[in-house]
Amino acid sequence: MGAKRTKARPGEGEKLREEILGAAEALLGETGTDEALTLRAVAQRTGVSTPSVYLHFPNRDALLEAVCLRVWDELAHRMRDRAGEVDDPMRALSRCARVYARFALDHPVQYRVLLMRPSGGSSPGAVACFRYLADATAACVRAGILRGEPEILAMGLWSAMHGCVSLLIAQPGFDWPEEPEALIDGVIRMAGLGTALACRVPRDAIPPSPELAAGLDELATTWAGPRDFTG
Amino acid sequence: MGAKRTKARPGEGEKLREEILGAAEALLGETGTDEALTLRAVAQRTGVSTPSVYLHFPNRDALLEAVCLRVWDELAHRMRDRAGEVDDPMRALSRCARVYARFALDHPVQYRVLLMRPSGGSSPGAVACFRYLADATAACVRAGILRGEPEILAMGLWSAMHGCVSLLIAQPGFDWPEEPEALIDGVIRMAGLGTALACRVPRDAIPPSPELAAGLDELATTWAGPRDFTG
DNA sequence: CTGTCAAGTTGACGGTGTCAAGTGAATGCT
DNA sequence: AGCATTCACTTGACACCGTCAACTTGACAG
Repeated sequence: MGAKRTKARPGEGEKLREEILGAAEALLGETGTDEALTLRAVAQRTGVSTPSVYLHFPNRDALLEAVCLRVWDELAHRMRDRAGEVDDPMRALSRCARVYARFALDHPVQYRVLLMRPSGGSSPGAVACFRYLADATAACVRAGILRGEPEILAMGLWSAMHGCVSLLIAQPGFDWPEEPEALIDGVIRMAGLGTALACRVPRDAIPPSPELAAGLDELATTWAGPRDFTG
Repeated sequence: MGAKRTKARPGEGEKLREEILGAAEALLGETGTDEALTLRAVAQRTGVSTPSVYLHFPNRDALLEAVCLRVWDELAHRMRDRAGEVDDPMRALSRCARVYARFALDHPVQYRVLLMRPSGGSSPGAVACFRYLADATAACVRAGILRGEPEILAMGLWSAMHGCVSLLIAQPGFDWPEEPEALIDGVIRMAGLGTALACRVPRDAIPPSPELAAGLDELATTWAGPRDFTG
């Protein structure tokens, strides 16, 4: 803390921006909460006076958003890597969903700041998250496995995954399964099977009544063969 | 603001608590954000000095939680009313889910405070929400339509519903369908059909590959008859 | 009339985000 | 070489926040 700093030469002002972002990121990582990210704390850690932060960020919220977005392209990379390993678009979609959940749980502070807060409009983090899932969904539609408007289908998938991880993050004291992956897997299966079925069923159909459960049973038998689901 | 107040007689101290809660609730409703709920604002509106709030609430967060919980039993009533109108347990479950979503969108501030924030443990609002959905799910399991551990199944449904409404609340600027009910209906269908199907399919099955899409198509035809879905 | 105790107030402390004005060194211009 | 400009940053303040210790007020009991 309080590292010495020599004033930047003219034209090198952008260096301070990076230093501030670095200090803020470290602060976030060490404390595990965004409340610790005060302008005074990040300024002191950067070795600079408090109002200097305003030279590069219009206010605290912008700094917070910028530092949280810093980790966001890791999500894109992880998704592309894991999803690219398989050909089946539906399997790729489920891998995207799993990567999404893993990412959120790995960066709970950033995820909360960007997706679980009253963002005036729509946060860039949100549109990025959605974009990846929507693309993977569109591939499934092109392959004929899913039907309908890909964006709409993807919103449903996104809702399910976001709900899952945001509850895990915001309600850590709840009586969850001991292994969060169990919940995540369940939600992925529910969402994947649900959209595949829902996009075929008439719009005003409701979930199965007893007389139709038999149809589900019959269909399930054709699924009997275990398929690897390593995501 | 600044209403006149006569000091309560001994034994009537509890009256102030109600007055504070009322003022806080009004403040929340008028401003639409919990940031406006400062101790000074609620104290002034109650016609009392700021530290008097501490006579009835240990800190600001406790007051915030208490005032947000005030609206929570409305959720219970609404669920019981709407779900009790139908016999089919699966239809009752979908009605519960719809009531849940409507309630969250009707009380976005309260919902955010109680369910989308770093609650040290698990918020009482969360366990109440889950309880209702879990009970409705258990009824479906008893009826043989759903299978497995009701609590686990309910967590998936809860995730889907919470994800849906929490995204609508936190990302109002996103490019949602013009009618939020459209998204909610879609998610309910996805979640309901998905759990009904997922609880029959082997645990390591993934969503349908092309060769299995035919099975879904065949099943969907048995669903052809439109069923009323007025929730 | 006096003592007691609950109910509520006063005044302060340390912390926060934010802004207007000032400083000081490096650079470009003549 | 010397002056003016401009960039990078600091100083000092403001208003507001949650919170606490100490004080005051008023009703009742004896």
